[in-house]
Amino acid sequence: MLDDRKKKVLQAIVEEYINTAEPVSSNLLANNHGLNYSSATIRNEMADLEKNGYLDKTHTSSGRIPSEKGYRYYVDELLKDDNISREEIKYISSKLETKVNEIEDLTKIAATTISEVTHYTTLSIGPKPEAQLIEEIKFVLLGSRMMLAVILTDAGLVKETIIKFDEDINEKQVETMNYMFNNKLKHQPIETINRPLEDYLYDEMTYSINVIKPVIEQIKKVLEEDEKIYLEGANKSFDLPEFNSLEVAKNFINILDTKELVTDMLNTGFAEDINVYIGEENQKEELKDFSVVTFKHKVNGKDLGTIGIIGPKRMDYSKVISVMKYINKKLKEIE
Amino acid sequence: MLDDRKKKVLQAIVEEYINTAEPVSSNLLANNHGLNYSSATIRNEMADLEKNGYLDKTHTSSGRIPSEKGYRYYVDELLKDDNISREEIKYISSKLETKVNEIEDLTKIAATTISEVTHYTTLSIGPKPEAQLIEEIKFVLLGSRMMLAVILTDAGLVKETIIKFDEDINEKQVETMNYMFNNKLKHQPIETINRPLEDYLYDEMTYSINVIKPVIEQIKKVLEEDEKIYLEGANKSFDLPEFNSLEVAKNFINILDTKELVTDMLNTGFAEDINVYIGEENQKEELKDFSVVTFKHKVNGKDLGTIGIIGPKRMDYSKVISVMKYINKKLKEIE
DNA sequence: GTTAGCAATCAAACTAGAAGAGTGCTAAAA
DNA sequence: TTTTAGCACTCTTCTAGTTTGATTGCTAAC
Repeated sequence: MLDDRKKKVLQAIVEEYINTAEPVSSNLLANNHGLNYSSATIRNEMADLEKNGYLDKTHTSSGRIPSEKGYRYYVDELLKDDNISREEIKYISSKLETKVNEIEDLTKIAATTISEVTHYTTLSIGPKPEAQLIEEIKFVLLGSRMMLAVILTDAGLVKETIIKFDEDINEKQVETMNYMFNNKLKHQPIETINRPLEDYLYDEMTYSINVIKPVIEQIKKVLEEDEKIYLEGANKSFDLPEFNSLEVAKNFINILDTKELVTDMLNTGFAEDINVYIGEENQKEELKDFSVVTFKHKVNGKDLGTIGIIGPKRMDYSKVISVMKYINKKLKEIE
Repeated sequence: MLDDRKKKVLQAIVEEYINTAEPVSSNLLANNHGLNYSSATIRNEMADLEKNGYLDKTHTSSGRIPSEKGYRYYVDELLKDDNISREEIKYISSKLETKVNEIEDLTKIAATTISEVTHYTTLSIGPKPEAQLIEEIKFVLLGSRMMLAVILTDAGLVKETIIKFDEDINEKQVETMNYMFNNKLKHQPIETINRPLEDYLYDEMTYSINVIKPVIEQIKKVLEEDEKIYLEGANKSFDLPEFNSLEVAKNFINILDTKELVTDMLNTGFAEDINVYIGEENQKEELKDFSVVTFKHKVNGKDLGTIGIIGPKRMDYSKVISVMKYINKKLKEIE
C-alpha cells in the first residue's frame, strides 16, 4: 500500500507524463505540482516508487515515466472519472440525439463522437452473431430468380441478403417459405440453421433442393459473418509523439488493418462497465505497446455492440473513461 | 522526340529505380542493362534527358531518378502491359469465379485480388448515385411501425433502408405505397425523388404526411449517400522505403482516412480503360506525392463501381496496369 | 524526516574528418 | 563525328570525438 505522499507523487508523474510525453524530473514536481517538498525528498520517493515497480527510467540520468503497474494503480485508485466539461456534455448529447433507424448507426455515432471528444482512434463492432436470437424472417421476391431475405434479430439488428436461384420461383413459394422458416426459426438461436433443418424443410416442402439449399446457405452466411468494423480517427493517433517512431506507426496500422486483431480486441471485454487493458495486459502480442479501453453498448442485458479506443499506454485515461462512462449512460437512456 | 538509345536509357533508369528505390548511376546502367556503351556515353545521354526534363537528380553527385515527365513518358510509350505471369492469371481467375449475389461483392473481390497481386493499397467504391436509375422499389412491413424499403437500381445494386413511423401502418397501406411509388419512380433517375413528388403522393394517397414524409426522406437519403469505400492492404504500403519518411506515412494515412479525398480520387477517371495519375497530375494537393491508377468496372456502359490503387510515384506501373487490364477484361466477361 | 550540495551518468547536439559514390568535363581514340 | 578514358570536383554518409545540460543518487548537515 502506498502512503499518501507516494500516491501524490505517482499521480503527478502519471498526469505530467500523459500531458507532455517527457520523462518527469524531481525538480519539475517540486516546483510545479504543489508538492511542498524539496526535489531531494521527491527524489527519494521516486526511487522508492521505482523499487516497487510503479515507475521506470529510460536511462540512469533521466526523469521517471510510469510503468504499466503505475498506470494500473493510477487507473484503479487515483483517477477521476468525471473529467468531462460542460461543453463536451453538450456536444455529446446533441450528437446522440440524431435520429437513427438502425441500432448500428447509433453505435457508429457514439464511436465517432468518442473519437472527436478524446482525439483517439476509435473502433466499433456490432453484437456477436452467436449471442443473438432470430426474431423474424421475411422473404421478398425480386424478379423471378432473385429473392431478398430480411432477418430481424432480438438485438434489433436488421440483416439483409440477396438469394439467387437457378430456377424460377413464384410468390406462392415465397409465401410458403416465409411460413416454414418462421415456424422453425422464430426466437431460435442462429445455430438452429443447420443441416437437419435443411433436410426437414426439403421433406416438408415440395420444391427442389435447388431452392431450399441456397436459402439456407445464404441466411446462414449472413447471420454468421462477423459484424463490420467501423474505424474512426485513424489519423488522429499519428499526431501523438509515440507515433514518431516508424515501428510503432507500422504496428498500429497493422493492427487496424488486421480484422482478426480488432475483432478480438473488441470481444475480450466482459466487465459490466468499462474495460481497460494497459500494454501487456492485452492478450494479443501485437497490442502490447498500446492501451485499449472498451465498453459494451448493452440494453436490458442485450449486447448491441462494442466500442473501443486504442492509443498509446500514455493515454489520457481520465478523459477517456469519463467520456465513455457518460456516453454509455446516455446510450442506455436512449433505448 | 527521343531517339532509340535515349528511350532505352530512360526505360532502364525507370525500371531500375522502380525496383531498387535508389538513384541510378551511369556505371550501373553500363554494366547491368545490356546497353553496350561506356558509362561516359550513358552519362552524356543522362545529362540530355535531364536537360529535357525526363530525369531528376537528388544532388550534384547523385545518380538520376525519373521525373514525373519521365514516368509519364514511360507509361505512355515504353511500358509493357502484359506483365502478368501464368500463376497470376490463374490466381485472379480463381478469385473472380467466386459466386456472388451482389455486384458490390464482385467489385470488392476484384479490389482485394488486385491488392494481393500487386502488393499495393487498393480502394474501391460503388457507382455514383446520380448516374443510376431506379429499377424497382419494394416495401416490406416489419412490425406495425417499421418498414423496409428495398430499391433496385439499373446498375444491379440493391439498397435497403429501414423506415420508422410515428403511427401504425398496415399491409394495405404498404401495398398502395408499393404501387404508387413504383408508378412514379420506375426507370426514373434518383433526382425524381423530390418535393413535388412528395406533394403529389400526399394528394393522391389518403394517409397522413407522417407516413409519406419519412418514406421519401429515407429513400432519398439512402439513394443519395455515397457508396461505402472499401480499403484493402493499407499496411502493404508501409513496407515500401518511401514510407520510412514519417511525413509521407502520415500524409498517406490522412488520405485514406479522408473520405472526400478517396471519393474524389476514384471519381476523377473518365477514360474508357485505365487512368493513370502521376504525382502532380492528381488534382488534389494531398495526392501530389503519390500515383493513382484507377479503372471503372463497367458493363454495357453501366457504371458498376471504380477500383483504384494508390502508391508511391515509383510505382510498378507495368505490373499494376497489366493486372488491372486483365481484371477489367475478366470482369466484363462475367456479366 | 528533510534538504542542500555535489559528483557521476548519460542522451543529445554539435563538429570535423575520412571514405565513397557519382558526375561533368576535357582530350584522346575510334 | 561519336565514343571513351581519365580525373578533378561535389556532395552524402559514416564515424569518432567533444561539449552541453539535465537529472540522478548519495552524503552530510539541518
